[in-house]
Amino acid sequence: MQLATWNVNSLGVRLPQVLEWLRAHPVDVLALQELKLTDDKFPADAFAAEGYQAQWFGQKTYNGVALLTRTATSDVVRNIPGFADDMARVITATVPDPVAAPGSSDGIRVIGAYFPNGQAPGTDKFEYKMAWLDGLRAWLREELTRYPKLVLMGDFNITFDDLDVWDPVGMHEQIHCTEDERYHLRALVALGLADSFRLFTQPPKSYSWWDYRDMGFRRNRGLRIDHILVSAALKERARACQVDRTPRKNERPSDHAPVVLTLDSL
DNA sequence: ATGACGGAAGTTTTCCGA
Repeated sequence: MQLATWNVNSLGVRLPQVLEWLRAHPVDVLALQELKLTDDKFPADAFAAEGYQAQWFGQKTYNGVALLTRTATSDVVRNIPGFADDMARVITATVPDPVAAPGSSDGIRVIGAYFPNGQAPGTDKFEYKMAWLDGLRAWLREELTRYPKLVLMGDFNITFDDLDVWDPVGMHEQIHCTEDERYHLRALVALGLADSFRLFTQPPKSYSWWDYRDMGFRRNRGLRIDHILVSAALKERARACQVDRTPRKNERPSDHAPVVLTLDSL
């Protein structure tokens, strides 16, 4: 079983690349972020033609998230219960666990999230990011008791540590790299979630985002800010986690690359 | 270098992202 996350920076622009990628990588679940379109513009038919069902949560101009799945989902939730938010940032659904008994209600809870950017420490947007992270964690604490098999994936807009940063000195305490933000990632881990990427040996200087400017990708000046976190029950089933850099080489790429998790399905 | 690129809105420029 494979699950993936990809910030596409406008699904309207990137739809052909997403369809192409799905044909080459027929994952079971793909979480999309930054749709940048309203719900009425979501290309559900194009995904259905590729064999994917979809749940989506869009808005005009900014944000917007979706879950594409091979199987039907249940118990879909939009945004963070208990945290009032104008922005479409989170979509959650339960997918069947191929390992569980047929007809079992013991599914995998999948959360696709587009964390706030935060702009810079000291700004209102940074304060919003901190409040959003508080709200996310409070909800996740409960969600994990309901769903022991849980995946939290998306564009976190936070690096775990300096290994995730191409220029740790230059970016020290800059947005995505502050201790305040990293504290929140560690707090998610403390809830019982693991960074699946670091369960495995990875190529040095592995990133998931590169600035469009200044040939960021060609010079591998990037950040690892797209993550797939798994609960303990799924951690033991994790078999691989990789960044797929190839779509970043497309002619009009997203600035993010997909991250793919492979789970043992026995 | 409050820059560089790219997308959206919408109109020739601004906001935002990371």
